[in-house]
Amino acid sequence: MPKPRSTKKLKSAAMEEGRRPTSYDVARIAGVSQSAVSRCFAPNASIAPAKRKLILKVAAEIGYKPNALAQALISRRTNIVAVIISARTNFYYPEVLAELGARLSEKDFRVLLFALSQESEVDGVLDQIWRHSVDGVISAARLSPAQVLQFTEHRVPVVLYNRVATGAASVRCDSVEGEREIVGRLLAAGHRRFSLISGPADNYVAEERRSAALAALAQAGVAEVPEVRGDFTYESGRQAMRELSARSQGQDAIVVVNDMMAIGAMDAARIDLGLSVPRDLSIVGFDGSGASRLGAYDLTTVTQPVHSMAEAAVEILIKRIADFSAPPEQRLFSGNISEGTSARIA
Amino acid sequence: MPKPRSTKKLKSAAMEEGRRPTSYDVARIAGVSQSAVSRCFAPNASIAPAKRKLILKVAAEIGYKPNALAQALISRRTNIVAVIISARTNFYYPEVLAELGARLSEKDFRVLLFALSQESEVDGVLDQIWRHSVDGVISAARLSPAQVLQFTEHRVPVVLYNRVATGAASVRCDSVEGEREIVGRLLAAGHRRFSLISGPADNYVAEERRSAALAALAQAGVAEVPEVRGDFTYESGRQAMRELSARSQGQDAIVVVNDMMAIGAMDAARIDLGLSVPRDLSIVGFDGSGASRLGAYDLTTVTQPVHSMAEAAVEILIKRIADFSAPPEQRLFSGNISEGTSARIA
DNA sequence: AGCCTTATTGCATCCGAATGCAATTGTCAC
DNA sequence: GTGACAATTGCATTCGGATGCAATAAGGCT
Repeated sequence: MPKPRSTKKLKSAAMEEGRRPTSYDVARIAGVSQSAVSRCFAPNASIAPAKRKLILKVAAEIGYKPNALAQALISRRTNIVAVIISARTNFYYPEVLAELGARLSEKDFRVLLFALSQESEVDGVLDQIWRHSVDGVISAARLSPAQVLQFTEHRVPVVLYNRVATGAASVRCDSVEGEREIVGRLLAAGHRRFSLISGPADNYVAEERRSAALAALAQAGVAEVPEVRGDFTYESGRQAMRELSARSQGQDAIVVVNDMMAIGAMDAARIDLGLSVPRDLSIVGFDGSGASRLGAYDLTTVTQPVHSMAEAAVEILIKRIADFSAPPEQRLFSGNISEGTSARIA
Repeated sequence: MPKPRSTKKLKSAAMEEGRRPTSYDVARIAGVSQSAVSRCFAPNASIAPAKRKLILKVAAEIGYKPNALAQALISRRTNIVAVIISARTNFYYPEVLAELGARLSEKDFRVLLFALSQESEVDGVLDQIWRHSVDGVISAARLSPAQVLQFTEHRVPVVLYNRVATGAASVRCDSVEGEREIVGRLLAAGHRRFSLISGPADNYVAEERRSAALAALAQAGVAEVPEVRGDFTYESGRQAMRELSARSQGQDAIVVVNDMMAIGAMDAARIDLGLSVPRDLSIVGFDGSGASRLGAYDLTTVTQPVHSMAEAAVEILIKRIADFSAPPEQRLFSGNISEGTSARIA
């Protein structure tokens, strides 16, 4: 074995040119083959302990780090997961994103983020995702069955977050149960004159919550339910509340399909309409976002178990990355009612 | 030129195996060389229009998309920017992140996201960033001079967001000016008994705002300023306000170094202490985060021009990616005072 | 027709790490 | 000392696309 030559001089070989050192640089300096260097960084490779130590020492000295691109190209594993989030839809997405990111990096995966400002951007985003050969996709934005199928055909696992599609794994919070329960509690507390602030008609989650709430009310004999649609934003909730109040009097409970709009509705009730919440009017939301826990609102809402959901999403995804033949699980989580002070509930 | 053979049959060559089609697949089917295919996707390459059309047609048919990994490996350009965000520090980071992401994708760059939950994670994150050969870095987390230097040595441009470091470009909101101005307005409105809710001592932005506020007060002859440090969270602001009130009576203005804590302080004042804001007490924040605009708070604060700042950060970064010898600009933006109703200001 | 220019094209090589395979070295038992 | 076997090691190739260079084809002009 040729003696390792003086580090000092050779170090500059790569450095002078501003290039990052490669495994060849390490190999040359350590007097071994490139393969040996590569094997030092592989988990189960066969390499003599002494040589390994030497190589690692040289690598550390010249600051060698394996090039993830080259590794990915040959090994067909990027260790990157694409996360698609639709800002409009998922207004508490920062919390979801933070959880997903944390769980993924624990498992040694990186996040390639795609934040849609419009659903129409999804095509371009998927194109990019393809080009980057990600190992998996977590999407909190709507994907068409065809889009899901395309991933499946190419063995790229997809986990939907609060969405569904046949053939794709998903993690969701049970909107139906959540709405039924919170509406039930409002009914039990004696409310009878309900209004609904719902979301965009093309939004899956919003529609699910909407119909669950209406169904629960209908079952209790409450058929007339004035409704205004918002777009999940604070402003739209506030506006919706004003419209509702102009349209019909004497409401005593407002069911809102997400927290941001519920908070807007509370402000409309208190500030714009001079009502007292919850004395004159009970308002409930859905999500359990950070804003719902602010003291001035203290919203009564259905809190999604974001932590568990993100954990499950990542777990399912990773399981399928490791073994694509694992069945696409569809996991449903129950929301928890957070009893705030924005509603009188039983 | 050999006639292009029937598409149908050859298409399956790549497909059957579940592989994504490569430029070789396209080349074979179209009856041209791999180089020709590659040149179809390069902007200034020389290729006959007719051939180009044929190749693009075949590519579309079999769903060929260039492999970003291979492109990056050979061209030394990934079109990926690492975005480092420190969740603790930057509590309105979702807004910043959304802006950065939108601006970057407009320019055809992808975001590799690193959300730190602790500053100590920064080393591991930088390691990953190196391995992935990103084209540039935008960091809203603190980087040591050595870390910045390392990027500079390898010609990877870095833009700091609301941070500074010699040798690195940066985009910041002028805390000094902002605090001076908002404190000035409080003084002008007649406030004299100030308290301060500041941030972690090791946080650059927090300290800058803190000392700017104290300096402005000292200059006006207000020397005694009770102070409690928080950690940027709502809860810590609320707690800080309670402590301040227990410690000293008769305060009429609370200067808070960020919005989240200011909102917490408002809730403490109103809910926990039964004070009226702004009649009994003026409270001002800093950031102009979404929460500050909620009706129940309507915080008087210094709003950072997030949109312009993100735009500038991306612009500076891209300029330096294109030409690393461009000087690292340091751009300073003025905040705008948002006159809410949480403070009496002149 | 003959010569020169310019536009296309393909060949061969490169980027940087992983890995099957064969060669080499070392270890151990007999 | 020798054969058997295991542990190391290096060689050569692979992943998929970009690109310099030489070869070829096409077009223009006298």
